[in-house]
Amino acid sequence: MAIFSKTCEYAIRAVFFIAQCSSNGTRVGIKEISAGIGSPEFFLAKILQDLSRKGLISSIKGPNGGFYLSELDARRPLSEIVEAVDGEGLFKGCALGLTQCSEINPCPLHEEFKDIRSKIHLMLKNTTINNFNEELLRGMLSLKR
Amino acid sequence: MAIFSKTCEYAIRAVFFIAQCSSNGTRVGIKEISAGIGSPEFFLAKILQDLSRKGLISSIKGPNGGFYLSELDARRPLSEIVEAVDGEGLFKGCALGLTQCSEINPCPLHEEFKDIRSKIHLMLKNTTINNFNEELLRGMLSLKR
DNA sequence: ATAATAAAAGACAAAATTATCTTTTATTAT
DNA sequence: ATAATAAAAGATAATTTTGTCTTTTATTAT
Repeated sequence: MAIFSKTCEYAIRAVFFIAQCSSNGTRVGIKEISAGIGSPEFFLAKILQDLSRKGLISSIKGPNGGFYLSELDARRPLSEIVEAVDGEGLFKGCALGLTQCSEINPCPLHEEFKDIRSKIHLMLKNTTINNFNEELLRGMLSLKR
Repeated sequence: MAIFSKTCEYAIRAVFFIAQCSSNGTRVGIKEISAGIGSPEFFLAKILQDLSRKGLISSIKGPNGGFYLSELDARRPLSEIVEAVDGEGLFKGCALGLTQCSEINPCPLHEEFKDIRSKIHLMLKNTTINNFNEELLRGMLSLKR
């Protein structure tokens, strides 16, 4: 199994792509985004609609419309995207799926995963959506295939 | 999303449970295992059949039969169970699902996930199936609910 | 006002995961 | 040998995830 759901993979790649386009104030359409990250167009549309409804990205309908990120949106930590799409299961909860797992009633892997989870969470909290803009624009990083 | 698939969660909890029972040479039936870890009986049966076919756990049919772990089985690292069930996606591959992601063609999160992945892998490689037997038998760790 | 554009929303479908039940096969005890 | 036991295997179904297509709504340019 992968770390993120397919939905979340597309979401992250898409917000990186939109951030890139937004850095010069341009809006970008769903066709260009899905082509740019190599995702199914209509599926990604659903995902972005959801992120838009949740206020994590912005969009405008009609000619010259499209998706974009406000200054604030672009500076949000990636963890908010992940949490909005995949929930907090990666950061919290029990690795073995036990609802009652806790400090006082731990599963065998409770201690060992505590560190790992917090590392993942911290990393995603410290990474903003616009973090890679320059490198993406320079073509040093890939979002496709 | 959770770290492991439901299938893998059940698999891990089950092998811990079997290890416990096997520590005194006893075999244990699917009914007792599924009751012991709180999993759907027939679904777990499928999972254990698969692990058995792959040679990771042992079983004997008929009266007094059941599942058990050989000395060798019990000392295997948890990573082998995880890999057998969920594949190596948690340890290798691209976090953003890019097939072409690599050192020379990295996705934005390539560097940041390298460390995390290896940490997860290392932890699961250093944790053996019988690692928690004593604590489980003493009731200090939970596998249920 | 009207036509064109692009996201939003709705409906539907394929595929994968999770779950359940039945039949078969191997083993043991009698 | 026979009956009882328990895993293996097979078949089917529910649910979730992933993916596709169509219709509606909002916005812009003419």
